[in-house]
Amino acid sequence: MPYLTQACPDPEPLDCRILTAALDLFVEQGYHNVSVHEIQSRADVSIGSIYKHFGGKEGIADALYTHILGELDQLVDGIMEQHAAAIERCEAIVAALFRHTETHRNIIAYIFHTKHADFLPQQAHICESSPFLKMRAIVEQGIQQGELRQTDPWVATACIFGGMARLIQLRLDGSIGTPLPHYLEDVLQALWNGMIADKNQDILPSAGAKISKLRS
Amino acid sequence: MPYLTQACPDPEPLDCRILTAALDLFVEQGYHNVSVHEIQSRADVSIGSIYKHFGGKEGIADALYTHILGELDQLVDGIMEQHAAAIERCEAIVAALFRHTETHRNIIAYIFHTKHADFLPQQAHICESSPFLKMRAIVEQGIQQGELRQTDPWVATACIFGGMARLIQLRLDGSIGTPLPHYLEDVLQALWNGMIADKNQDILPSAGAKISKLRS
DNA sequence: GTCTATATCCAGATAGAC
DNA sequence: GTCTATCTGGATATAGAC
Repeated sequence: MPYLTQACPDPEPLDCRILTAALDLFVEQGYHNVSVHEIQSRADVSIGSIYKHFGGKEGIADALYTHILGELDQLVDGIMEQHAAAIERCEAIVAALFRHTETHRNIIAYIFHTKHADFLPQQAHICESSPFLKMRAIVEQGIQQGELRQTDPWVATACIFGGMARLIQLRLDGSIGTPLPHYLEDVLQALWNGMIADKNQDILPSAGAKISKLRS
Repeated sequence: MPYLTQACPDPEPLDCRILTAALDLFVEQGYHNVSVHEIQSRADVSIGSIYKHFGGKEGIADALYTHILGELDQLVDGIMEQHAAAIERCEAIVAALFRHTETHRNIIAYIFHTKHADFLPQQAHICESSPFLKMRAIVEQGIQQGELRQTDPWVATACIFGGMARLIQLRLDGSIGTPLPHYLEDVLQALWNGMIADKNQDILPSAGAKISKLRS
């Protein structure tokens, strides 16, 4: 099986070259704008090998999808072993994905920034995949144990990881020039304490009155 | 110009039929999996008319994109006229988009659930479009006036609208069966007050102690 | 197992009649 | 301005030599 996050052995095996070349091309140009010939020439292998190993373009996309979801699953498992509290687990997940966005850009882009249903119709939707189910389970448990606010689990999960996902998208698009880990503290504070300005912050009196009225 | 959110006049003009048919097909199957012939037969017009009016498939996608962004822009403008405070404006936007997701499903899906860069490379990215710039401006102003927490505007905007966007995606995918407006209150509470359980809520003492430690 | 050359298909686009 | 029939390019996929 190919290694994407880890370094590939030397000499790099053929199927690993194919997968990394395809990953880069899919992310750069979009699945439908990439031909098998492009993958072939960038990976420096022949068409025959591609069809022999993966059965075609869709087979490559499928192998990539499965493999990356597996790695993400391992990541979440590792975090669940290291942390017990839901809050800590969520923080560790956000931190890890922010770091991954910088170090393994295309892997994150392929998972978070791609419409898989358009070319892998037989695959279950990503929200139903193992790592994402685990994230929701973490949140659900946090709610049950009183650690997180009593709320619909869908809403809670969307709110906790939605901001993160959005920032990752903006970073991948190039709209944000700063590496994401820089924003980690800000994001977590907004998550747990909300977006309304603290009373002890230096704010205009008029705005403060307005806000108090709104919160009541 | 075609009307997508409003009812089309009767008899429905030809270009309106083409656009609505294309919108439905693009959302259902993905842009690249739709042929001009499919659009043609669903809209019940000839190929010639399509090329005459829009110059091809990409022209249709482009017209849809521009038109829908324009409608979204009007929506945001209307909200900015009705509300002065940033918090109220954000709440109104979330509420409106939740409602639109139920009543104009495919329009929301085309804007929020589609990778436009894959087939409209010349278009600016959606985050740079007028309505989205206005949303960030609203947040930025709220921060400057002390209404919202002092934070990087990118982070603030992502956190405020990220949860909303995620829920819209889940609803469009069919993962969530309940109409989104039902979750509005929950989402807004998580947004402004954060996700940590209130102290006066009924929580386990052990969890409470753990959380206090985490917040310090 | 790997490569080259080739076949097949279908999408996007056009030309010209009405 | 609208339609029908046709063309062309390029993509996926295969067959067969090494």
